[in-house]
Amino acid sequence: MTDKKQTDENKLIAERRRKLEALREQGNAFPNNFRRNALADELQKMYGARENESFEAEAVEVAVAGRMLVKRDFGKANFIKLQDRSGQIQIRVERDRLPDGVYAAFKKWDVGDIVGASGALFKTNTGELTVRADEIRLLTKSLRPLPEKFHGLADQEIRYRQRYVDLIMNDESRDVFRKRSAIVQYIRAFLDAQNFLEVETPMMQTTPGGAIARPFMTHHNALDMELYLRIAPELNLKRLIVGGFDRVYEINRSFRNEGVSTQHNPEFTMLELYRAYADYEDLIDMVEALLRGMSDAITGSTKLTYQGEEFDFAKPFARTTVEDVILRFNPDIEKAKLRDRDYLAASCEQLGIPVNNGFGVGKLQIEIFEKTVEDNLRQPTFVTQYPTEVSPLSRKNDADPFLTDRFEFFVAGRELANGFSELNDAEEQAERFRAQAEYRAAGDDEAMAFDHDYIRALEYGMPPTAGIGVGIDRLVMLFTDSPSIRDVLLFPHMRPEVFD
RNA sequence: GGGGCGUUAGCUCAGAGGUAGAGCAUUCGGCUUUUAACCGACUGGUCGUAGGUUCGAUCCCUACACGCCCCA
Repeated sequence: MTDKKQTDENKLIAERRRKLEALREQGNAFPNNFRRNALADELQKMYGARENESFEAEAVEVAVAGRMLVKRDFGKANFIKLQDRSGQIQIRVERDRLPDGVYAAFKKWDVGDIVGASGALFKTNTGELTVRADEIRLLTKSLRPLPEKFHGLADQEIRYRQRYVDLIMNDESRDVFRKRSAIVQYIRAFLDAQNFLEVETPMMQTTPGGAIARPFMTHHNALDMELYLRIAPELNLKRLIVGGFDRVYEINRSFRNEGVSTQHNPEFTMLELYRAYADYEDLIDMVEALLRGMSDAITGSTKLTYQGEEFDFAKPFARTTVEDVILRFNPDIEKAKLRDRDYLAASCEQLGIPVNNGFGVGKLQIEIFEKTVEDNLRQPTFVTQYPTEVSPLSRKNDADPFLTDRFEFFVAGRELANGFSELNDAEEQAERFRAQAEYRAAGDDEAMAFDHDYIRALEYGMPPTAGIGVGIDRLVMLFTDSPSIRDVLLFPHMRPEVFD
């Protein structure tokens, strides 16, 4: 414990501490024996349409509890509002209905305090469903004042750092995280219905693999060894396919030691799933069905608006290939020279893309694709046939080994999913790892490490399989119209706050 | 890593080279059907941090911290 004084102590907090001190002197200041029997929103749904006569004919007694967010004092009576997880309910507090002393104590309570109240429902003159309190209790004293009632909490930094205050004050914020939960539940139900097995695989790995990214490193003290936080669960999930669980998925965190932006958080959530005896086209169909159903289930519509732009999930999603879509958005590039390294390198120079000597045709294509195409993929679009050079875990296309049976899925210019038919030829996979090791030796510290155990697993035989990764955070951004990934993470990564 | 913008009362925000303002909240008083309740009175600040320029800086300059946005 620190004996340093917190910097943000102020008169308002001091006043509330005095009130808490008085409560302590009167007995237990933190009681936990009040029980509610109703939620605000349930009451609104069940009784909101009733007239006062019906309450007079048959009294409805309820007990509610929540945070007091509104207090309107009329002298000998008050209107207050309590907010629980479902919504808000108004309470009328009248001096003359309460036991001696209760009302006088209540007058000292503050907005932000946690309160329990019980009594009968009625409708006010303005038609608002209200509980007329026969009992009211302070359950938890709040020491810190809440933001101003009308403008609420607007400061982005406080909204992210003190998410608890954001959640108290902002309905929209609570809504985002309810939708996030609904999206994940929808995915689980969708996959469970197809007999996928949900699994958990290690986040701490000795060899990070399954993606092209820089890992976080950590240290195990007892074993005195370096460990990496996973950049993807991919290789372990495919080990499970080898083991015979031929439909598996995992929804959990991966970690990438890269920049932070509106699209990137160092830890983020992915769905990865693997399905044996299926190819990438089966998964394209699956993603399309999943998203169409999800859109309908989450928003009630197959059309959704993101940052002012409308996206139609009812229409069949567009499908194109990397090479076709490069030509579409780069009319100057000659189709016949799409696999001419010198030509592509010159195109990159023109586009201001730095070219490394180690880049092959495939890498150059992808650089051009990322620079000139991605932003333009607005409506839901599958892009297929990624170069083998940039797809070290993907199965080569039977007709054209320059390409793999791989796709990425884009909406609003953002990659939401990446999937492919899996490379299950152990010897070819070893070859691909060796190529990656050469890139690594040449200075590419994102290149994949050679994973000997993964090769051994493939040598036992992995059935023909397809797999996909879906970025859950970006999906939630899309469905909640959130401009920043931080808006869909309860506790986004921030630089540490300084307390002195 | 580079650029732009921001940081003033608990919150939302004004403000100007000459010692700091509003609304809400708090405190006190009034009010038994309000909806940002209302009426009256009073409080409340190291103007992000550290330097510099100046008779004087919260305002101008520099650096740093934190945040937001854009670019790599």
